[in-house]
Amino acid sequence: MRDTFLIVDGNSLMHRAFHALPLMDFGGVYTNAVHGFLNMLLRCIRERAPRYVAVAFDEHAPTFRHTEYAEYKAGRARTPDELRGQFDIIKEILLDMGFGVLSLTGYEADDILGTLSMQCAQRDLSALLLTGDRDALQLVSDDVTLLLTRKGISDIEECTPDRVKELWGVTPAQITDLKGLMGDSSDNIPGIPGVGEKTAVKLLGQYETLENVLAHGDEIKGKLGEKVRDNAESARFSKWLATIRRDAPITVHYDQCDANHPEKGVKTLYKYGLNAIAQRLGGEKADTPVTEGKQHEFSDWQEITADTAEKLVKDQREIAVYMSEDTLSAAAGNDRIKGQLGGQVALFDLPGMNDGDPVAACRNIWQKSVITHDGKRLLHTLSQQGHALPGIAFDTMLAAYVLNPQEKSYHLSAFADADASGVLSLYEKQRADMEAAKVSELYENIELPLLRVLYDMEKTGFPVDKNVLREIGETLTNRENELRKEIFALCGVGEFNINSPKQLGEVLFEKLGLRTGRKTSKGYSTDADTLEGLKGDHPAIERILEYRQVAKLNGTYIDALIRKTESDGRIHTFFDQTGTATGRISSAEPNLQNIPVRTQMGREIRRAFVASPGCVLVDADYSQIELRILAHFSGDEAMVDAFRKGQDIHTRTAAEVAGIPMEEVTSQLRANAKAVNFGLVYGISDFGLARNTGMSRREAADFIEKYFATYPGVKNFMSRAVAEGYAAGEARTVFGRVRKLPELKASNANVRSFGERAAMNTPVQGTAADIIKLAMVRVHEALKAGNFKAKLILQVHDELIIEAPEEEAQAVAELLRNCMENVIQLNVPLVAEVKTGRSWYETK
DNA sequence: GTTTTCACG
DNA sequence: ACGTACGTGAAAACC
Repeated sequence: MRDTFLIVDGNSLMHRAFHALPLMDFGGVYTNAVHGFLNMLLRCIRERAPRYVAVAFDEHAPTFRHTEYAEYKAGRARTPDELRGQFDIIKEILLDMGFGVLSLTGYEADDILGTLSMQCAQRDLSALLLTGDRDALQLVSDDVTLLLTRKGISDIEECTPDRVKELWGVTPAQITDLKGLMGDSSDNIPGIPGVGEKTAVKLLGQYETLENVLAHGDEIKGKLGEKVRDNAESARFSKWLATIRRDAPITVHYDQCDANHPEKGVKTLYKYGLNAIAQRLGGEKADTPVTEGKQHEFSDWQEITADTAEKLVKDQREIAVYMSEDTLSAAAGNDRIKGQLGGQVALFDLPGMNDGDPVAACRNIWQKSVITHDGKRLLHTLSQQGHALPGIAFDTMLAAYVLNPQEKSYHLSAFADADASGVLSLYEKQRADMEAAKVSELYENIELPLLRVLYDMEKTGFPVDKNVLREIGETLTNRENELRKEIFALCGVGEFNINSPKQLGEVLFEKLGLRTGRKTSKGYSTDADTLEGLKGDHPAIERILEYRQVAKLNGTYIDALIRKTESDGRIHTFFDQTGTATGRISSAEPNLQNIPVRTQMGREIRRAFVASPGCVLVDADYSQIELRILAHFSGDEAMVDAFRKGQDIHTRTAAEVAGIPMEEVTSQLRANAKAVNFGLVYGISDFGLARNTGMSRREAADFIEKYFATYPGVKNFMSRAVAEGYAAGEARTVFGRVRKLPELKASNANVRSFGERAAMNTPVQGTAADIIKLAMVRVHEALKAGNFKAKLILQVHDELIIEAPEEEAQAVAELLRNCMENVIQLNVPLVAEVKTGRSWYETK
């Protein structure tokens, strides 16, 4: 294994640490950035085990301000006073720790990173760059890996050449060409006006380099070609600006860049009040044996082999495991687990993921039950490394969510020390807390079992036909271009960016003088509602609406879905089990819960969601589940009666409110009733109803009043929900899921109203979420018990999709309906409608 | 990073 | 008097 040289952009990380952490001082000297930076750096060293480490800092020449280059950089904010003094402190500490500290007059830190990463290759070292500056992506190569901090400095993303390609669609070497073409507003790099990321990537795909693009400028057709030819100089200059220098005249003294004795800086750390860091380093130096007891320092941990692991775990029933939550971990030479015996439980800290086999020693341990934080992620990692999967006995992340679904973060560090003993102590506390909060059953019966269901669904994925997506994409792109031309022609004010609300607003309301609608904080709203109202006033409006729709579909779905289709031909979404305040799960990267369906054009996209050969999709959705829950909660006679008789609830509502027979209900009347029914679930207001139906506010208020007269039970439920919200400070679902409602204590009436609507909505939406979650657990069990090959692949709030071999389809459809309808007995029946088809489009 | 818009239930 | 439907995630523009 080659040695690693960790090269750090000190300026970038100090700035980020400074902004990420609250101001903190020691005897009047600010140290927050120093603190954050050191934690970050030391963690990185611990986890990546480099042999050498150096930190680079900017050093500007006084005359530098007058250069062309400096004028561009001048747009950047200057260093705040509270931060400036911290640079000397950090340099002193780093030097005392034995790390390299590098700077060179006239060069920026990233130039030093660029230069050193080149030198590494010549000395057969692998370079690891740590920075928050995305510009450094251009330095990535097979020998140079980039660790990019995100969200301040708490998260790290590892960037390899493949990853860069994935992110930008170009190779690392082409990043500067890309910037030359598209520019970079954050760095004041102009690029070529009108050339964005997509165009730039396309051009580079064709011509490789910026120089080559410019050389073939006359081959490029239309407006684009014109722009390229007119702005060639700007492009060359932009590329030069974006290029990190690799020729800084700097020599590294490797013996002064020793990564392995940071404890030499302990004295200096105490001097600046950085006691926690000092203690941790002091401990690491000591050679203490494994001890039993409650307090365990990280230093007590031992690397373990299969032998010692077995001894540790021998009589243990349970094992606490913590796997670090960022991607920097399985570094060269550091891909080993650490373990200790803590009272009754064996503890294991696992590094992250990637290649190698960090858990090889755990071969036998996985027969045990595991207590961990974010078990779904652990299962994915183990699976990627070819291990059999353990049972997850307890997940502190899910427990934290059940205790409070509105935490800002569910990282372990938000609740406990980020190691296995932290997991263990959190687990002890949460068991009691969940009992006290009466959410243990919800946790035991729904959330924890669901973890494994969601893991399997993510792992399985949804098959996708990329060709269908490409075809639709082509159609959409053509239509988009057609519409763009028409819009420019109809508006007659030249070209502008239709996607920019600002520019569109200027054209419509200033140049064309159309009536303005709602205001936003910046200007006048141009949303679909507003434009809808202007339809008759100008022929461009209809086109703009269609353009928006087409551009949305093309931009949000087509490209993203093609990109997210993995090599198995399937899309593997991530289900966030701790993401919502009501108990729903959410889906991301990509979001498969908002695939278009409401318009024909959008719905076409579902043709690309297909079952694999020999299989079909079995799709079931709950009919009116939220209104049924409302009927259950309220016990309202008329509503309960409607559902028991299987009537169309919106038609019945319309009939009752208007006092006419159901046969005489017009489609407009039904639509209004439907809007009211929806509104009820959201915590109704006349304003909101009017907005959604086109009724006047007065009419809406009348409708609501009549509604409540017809359904007094519903009205009663609403007031009861609000009253209970005030009394208990929380809202609960049928299954006991709880959401705190601090908004009800607010002095601001708007905030309070929001709290009241949440008090009405949460029990309904939350109960629906509980019900389908429990149904998922049952379906998963039933499929397994029946030895079916069929698998659950998607949940969309009230809808479940299974991919089943054709011969299983009928049985699975029946099983699915049964599980969904019989999850719980409410005082109205639950109804699930099942459909089968080759594609998602066909199941509707 | 925040705002605006819009896709879904 | 005041601003509004509930719950999400993603892309693009803008600052």
